[in-house]
Amino acid sequence: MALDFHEMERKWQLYWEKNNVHKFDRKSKKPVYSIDTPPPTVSGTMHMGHAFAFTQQDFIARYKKMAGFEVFHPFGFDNNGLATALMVEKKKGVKQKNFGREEFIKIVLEETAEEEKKMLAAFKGIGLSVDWSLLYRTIDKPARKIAQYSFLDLHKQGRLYQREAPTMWCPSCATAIAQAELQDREEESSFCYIDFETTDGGKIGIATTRPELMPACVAIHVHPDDKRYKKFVGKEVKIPFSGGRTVKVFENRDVDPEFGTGAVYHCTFGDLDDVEWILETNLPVIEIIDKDGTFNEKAGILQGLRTLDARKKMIEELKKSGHLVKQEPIKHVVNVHERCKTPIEILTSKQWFVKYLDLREEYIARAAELEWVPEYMKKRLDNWINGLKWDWNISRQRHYGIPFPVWYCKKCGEALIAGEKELPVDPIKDKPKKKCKCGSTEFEGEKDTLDTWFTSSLTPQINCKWQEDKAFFKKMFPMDLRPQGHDIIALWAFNTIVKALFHERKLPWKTITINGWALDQHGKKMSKSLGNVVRPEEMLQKYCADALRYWAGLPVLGEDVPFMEKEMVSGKKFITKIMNASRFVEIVTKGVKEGGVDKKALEPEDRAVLSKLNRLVKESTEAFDKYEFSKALNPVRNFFWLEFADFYIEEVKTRAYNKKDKSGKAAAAVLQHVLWNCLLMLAPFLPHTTEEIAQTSFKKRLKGKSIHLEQWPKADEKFIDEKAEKLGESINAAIAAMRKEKTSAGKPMNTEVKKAVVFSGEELKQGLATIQRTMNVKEIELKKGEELKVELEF
RNA sequence: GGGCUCGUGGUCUAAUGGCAUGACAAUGCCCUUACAAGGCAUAGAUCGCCGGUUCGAUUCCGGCCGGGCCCACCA
Repeated sequence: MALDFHEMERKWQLYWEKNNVHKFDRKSKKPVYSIDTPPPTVSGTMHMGHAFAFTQQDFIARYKKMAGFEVFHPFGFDNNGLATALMVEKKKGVKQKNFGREEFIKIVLEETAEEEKKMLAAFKGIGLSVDWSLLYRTIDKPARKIAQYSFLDLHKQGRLYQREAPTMWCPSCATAIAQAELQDREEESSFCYIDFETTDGGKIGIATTRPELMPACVAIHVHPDDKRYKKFVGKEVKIPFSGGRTVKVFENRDVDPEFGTGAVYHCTFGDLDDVEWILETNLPVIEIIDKDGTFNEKAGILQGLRTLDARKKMIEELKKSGHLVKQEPIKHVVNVHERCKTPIEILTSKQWFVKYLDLREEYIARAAELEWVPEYMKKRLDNWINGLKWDWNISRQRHYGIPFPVWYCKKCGEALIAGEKELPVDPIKDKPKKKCKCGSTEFEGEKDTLDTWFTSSLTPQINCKWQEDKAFFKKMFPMDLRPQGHDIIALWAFNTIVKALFHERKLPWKTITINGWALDQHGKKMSKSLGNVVRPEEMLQKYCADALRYWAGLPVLGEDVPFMEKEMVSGKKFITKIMNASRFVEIVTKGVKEGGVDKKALEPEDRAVLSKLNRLVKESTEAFDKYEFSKALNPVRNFFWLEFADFYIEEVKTRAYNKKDKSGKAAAAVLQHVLWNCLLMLAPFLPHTTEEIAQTSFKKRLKGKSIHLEQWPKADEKFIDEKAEKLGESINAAIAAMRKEKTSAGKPMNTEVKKAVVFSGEELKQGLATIQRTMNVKEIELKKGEELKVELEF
């Protein structure tokens, strides 16, 4: 049947929205099931991973709805962050430093709105059961208010502090970043061996990949057990190109005597170790890099350059002066900023921090109370928490973002925090309502903005209208489910848990499901640089949304899955099969009164299929309750295709064509019953296809406006009958054997068989009539046989 | 380097202490009154490698190899 799947799917998407099928009813008496969905970053298009993860979360949402819950399934956009601003900078070819704050924000907001529209259409296109009226954005007023309120509350609890401290800094984005925003990148670099002279005429050699930090060198470290350097300990070493400074040689157990020369030159700040060493040794800090990434006046001959040029220049100068002994190529890992891939620097600046390292053990203990699906993902969080070294730096030196609700007194410098009633506040535009402690009324607003994770860690609070609607919050918090990817356990899951514990002393949800990634067909990560990105829109265009959803329903939750186009083909074929089988059922049952199955009129094939169906319902329900949706989809698919379509339908065709007698009516009733229940169980996976069939063939059965408002089927134990299934198996086996015979004889399946002899066990006697009908056999005989065998006479 | 995870016909996958599912691809036959976007059939796997427990291991245990993700990294 030629059917335009795209048109069909669009039709139902619009229908659901128009008829409020997925609308959350706050007043409903049903128990609530709420989902804290991941707000995708507005910085590009919907990618395969999105389609994969959101579809998986949608299976759960749709199932819960059918299982009797009032489902709260919102959708949000994360558009307050650096990623969004960088996307706009790139798209428009601009940089924030060339604009005033307000102007820049305006540009970003305009562009974001445009991108959002595209993304929204894409997400709607995969048929999510989202209540779109709940759409939120992390830059909108409610989110701003909640983020700032969170700041106030943390401040009240003494969880915030401001400190001038060495911080990981992105010289390209010109902002501080957090530990979680780091990424590794392996780089080819040059390992420089440099000889220093001691003040008493000796020579000590060091090796470094960062010679440009020479002017910031504050010490030399050697291992205390290293005999080669024992004599240098405590001596003064002359540092070239640093205005004749000398530094001391220290003993330090962190030094690896095997690496390089075994002597390390220590600069402020080359890497994270340097920061620790500075704190231990109480050495001076010499900062030679400015916030915009250029070397300053303390860098002497390197002033005005940026890191890479400075490195080149320093190497040249060291060569000329004879300090450079040799250079060798080296591969090493550098920390880069995940957003722009620029190697980070460590600079001292004034930043706001959330104090949270002290409660690491509590986080681990509380997080263990959550239901983790799959369970093993919890370890990733533990791992992360145990490795935490820094408090959470929440200051970003960016124009675009949620502002800190903070002013500083121009006279005494004291920070003044906004009052609850003033929120949301923009301290640049708005004036504080209070005086400073010192009596001054002159203030300057905080120019920094909050880290985007400071806000996105509050999605449960945003969804539950924290501080906005107290009754609603009480009803909804904590939420039931957080579905998210394993890549952001350390970021999103962790920060959300921390925030909920700080603010509410409660976990933010009951369950957390972790979905895997969509990889390319060879199991590699999809990335632009590898050129292996498959766009979901393309696949939707080529196949259809339900086919894509079918693919997302196959794997086990949490596993990474290679994207295979053939799964799309397979899904589409399945959909076609369902449509065709449904059409058959509709045709043969036309005019038959809908109703219960008459148990007395059942034939062996009916009893077998009903038994299997009811077992399947049980199995599928149990799987869904454990979030094992693939174990709900696969068995239904196999039952539908391999049992129902391949055998049952064929077995009852002749009965069903004759609707007048009891047996024919029973067949029609069973056909309808089995198909309808399969549709219900497939509805979470293939919402469009099942809706189409429900609306065309089962209109009378629909209690509400959509199949998605129907009750999930309940298994009826009365029908589960092992004996009936066994007989059914034997019947099917005999039919399969006859098909094989017909095939090898080159005959069509409907060819009349004059006589058939079946060698099998006694019990098959009750199934002979079914076999006869199905295979068009005139005369049939059962002979005793150990192994099943058939002989046909045409 | 540490943690977690995966490793089953050509490809992807299911289950399981005792005959290893199914899909896709391949091959052959069939226009059969739901379906050629289909049906039927055929062939194809020493279940990554090595060792242990066991009457018996693909399954449990240990080691190794390989893929993936996260974390830490040597200046």
